[in-house]
Amino acid sequence: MMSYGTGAIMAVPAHDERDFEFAIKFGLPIIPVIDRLDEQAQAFIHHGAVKEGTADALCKAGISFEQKKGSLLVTLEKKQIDSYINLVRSYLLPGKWSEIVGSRFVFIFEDKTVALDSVKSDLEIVARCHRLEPELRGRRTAMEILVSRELYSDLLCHADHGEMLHSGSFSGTPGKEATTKIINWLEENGVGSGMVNYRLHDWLISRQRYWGAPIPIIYCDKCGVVPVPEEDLPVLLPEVEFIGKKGLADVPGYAKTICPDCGGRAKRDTDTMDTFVDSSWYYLRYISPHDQNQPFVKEDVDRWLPVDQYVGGVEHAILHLLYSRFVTKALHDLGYIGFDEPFRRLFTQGMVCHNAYHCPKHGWLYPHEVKHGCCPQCGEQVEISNFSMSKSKKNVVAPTEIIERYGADTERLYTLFMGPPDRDIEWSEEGVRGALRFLNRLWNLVISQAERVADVGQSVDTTDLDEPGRALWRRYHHTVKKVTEDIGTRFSFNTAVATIMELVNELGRYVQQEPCDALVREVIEGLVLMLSPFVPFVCEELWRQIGRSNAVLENKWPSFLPEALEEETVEIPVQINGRLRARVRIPIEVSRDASALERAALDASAVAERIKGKELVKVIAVPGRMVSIVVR
RNA sequence: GCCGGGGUGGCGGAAUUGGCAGACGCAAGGGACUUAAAAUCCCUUGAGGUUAACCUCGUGCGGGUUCGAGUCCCGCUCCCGGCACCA
Repeated sequence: MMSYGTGAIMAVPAHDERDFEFAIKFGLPIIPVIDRLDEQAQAFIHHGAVKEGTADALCKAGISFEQKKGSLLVTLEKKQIDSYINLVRSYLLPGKWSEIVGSRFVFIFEDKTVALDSVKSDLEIVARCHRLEPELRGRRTAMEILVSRELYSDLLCHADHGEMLHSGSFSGTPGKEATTKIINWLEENGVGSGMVNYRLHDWLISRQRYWGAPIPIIYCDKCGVVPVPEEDLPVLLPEVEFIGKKGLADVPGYAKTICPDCGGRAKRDTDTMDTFVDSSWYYLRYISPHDQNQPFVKEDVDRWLPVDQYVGGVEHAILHLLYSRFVTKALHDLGYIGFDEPFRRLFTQGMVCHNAYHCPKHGWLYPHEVKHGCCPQCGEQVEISNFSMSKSKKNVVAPTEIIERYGADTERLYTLFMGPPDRDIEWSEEGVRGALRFLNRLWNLVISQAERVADVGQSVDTTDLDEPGRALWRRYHHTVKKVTEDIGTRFSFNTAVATIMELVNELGRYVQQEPCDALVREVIEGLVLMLSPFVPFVCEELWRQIGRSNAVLENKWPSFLPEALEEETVEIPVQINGRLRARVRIPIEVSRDASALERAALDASAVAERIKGKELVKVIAVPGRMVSIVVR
């Protein structure tokens, strides 16, 4: 707080969690000044505070409430609040009070209702409550009195941007207009002014290293700082022998030049630009890479950009994206491009990690260099730790070894199957053989069916299918749906592969019975198409083996039939007192209807036995999902 | 310190909106086939319980909300990453 802004302190205790806690701790009055967006209010009626018949009266008034141990928890729409207040006042017992919280904060006393709308009313509320309930004397504000009611905890403080409340002439201003309206008022009254506060540091783009674009600036003793004229751009890096970590200042003769203004002796800037500068706009250049006259062509970048999907590692997640957005927004404001965000969607992929070995004296070691946990040069114990693979840490596992032993498709499949792509993974070779086994199984299965499938022309007629056939048919369409979603919207390649594996397993069992040729053909074709992005070589070959002459790539992605996703019957779990006690298999239409589902569950013998002789307190039937029964 | 991500079997991981925890795979054990091995196929595999159908416990720890919590809320703990000169 002390280092932020101008020294004036802003505190919004009713609409900021931290400010709320602060105000409660120090007994400062809390007055709501912004409405909730849901416009909901709640009231808790203690059972000792009202006359009999309150609940019936609420029912009659169409106000919804729950019974809680004899007390009532009332949920109010905004328009019900006034009639509710009248109702409660007429039922209030002498010497008692009640209240409403949420969209409005109102304290209801026998003779008067007091809204919590000012510090003055806060004092009045507190005084009245202290008089009626002496044990509340320690509580200093109305909000502090309310805090003790747990049921209200979510409603006392909120950060929504609804209408302004209790704010003089601003009351009723919609949240969206509030900021500008208040700034205008401050400016009109000469007591303040609007300011945009960028929470960005300056970005120092110069680097004292060789790799980077040289900064096109010349320093002349007479003319000062002079930009390199446009026709001399770009300033290219000097071609030199490897110079390691040195910069352009270490390249003899590079800096020496003449001033473009006066023709006298001058020096070039020997810094290069941070490579972040390049990566902040490369996507613009990619659109027009051959244009020699300008960095990019506006109509082309406006047609192709922004980038639909950006995939990058976490190391790019903050800085690179920040700079890219900054550059894009600047170019947009200057009118060079028609969009102001560079990337539409971001996917942050995880990194592959592996053990790295470090000798305190000799630095990073390759795993094969380490002898019995010690450095081969000095014999010191090496430190083993886990890092993302990097050449400098010598912990990279080249895929070539695996590709040689198992093939490139096995390597691909395994890498995709290892885990979700947005998480870091620890490289291990343990599961590679599983991927190979799967591909072998797939291969053998498809080849064994190739003949059967080759000449089938007609498509699947579901009325011909036996029960296992229908099951496979349903699973096939379910698989197409799931794989399509997993790949297309979730980037969940590992679960897509798992689902395909399940289909292969079921197909393997199915062909051992009396298979329907058309179905086997449909499933195999779909399998090959769905797997082709994961294991392109294997699929291309299998595609030919089943008698298709064109390339897999030239074929459409398989589609699913919605009617195939519907099962005739469905198994519904039944919980009794929160524990899973039974499963009932019922027709899908029954499971769709809450009351039919409830009846089916209660009638099931396993359920009936368990609830026999007990009082049925509550039954919750979630259509299509499950039934939960509470008994006493 | 600040910001972000995470903690689920022996392991990698699944559970998409609060609704059957552990899909799929690895490893392990048992069996079939084989002269033998490899390969392949089948079975078992969260922990415990007088081990069959059943019951209890179980998603880092402690509380809470709920008929129901891996999933939501509050508090804690541990791990990983970023924090501006590697890109």
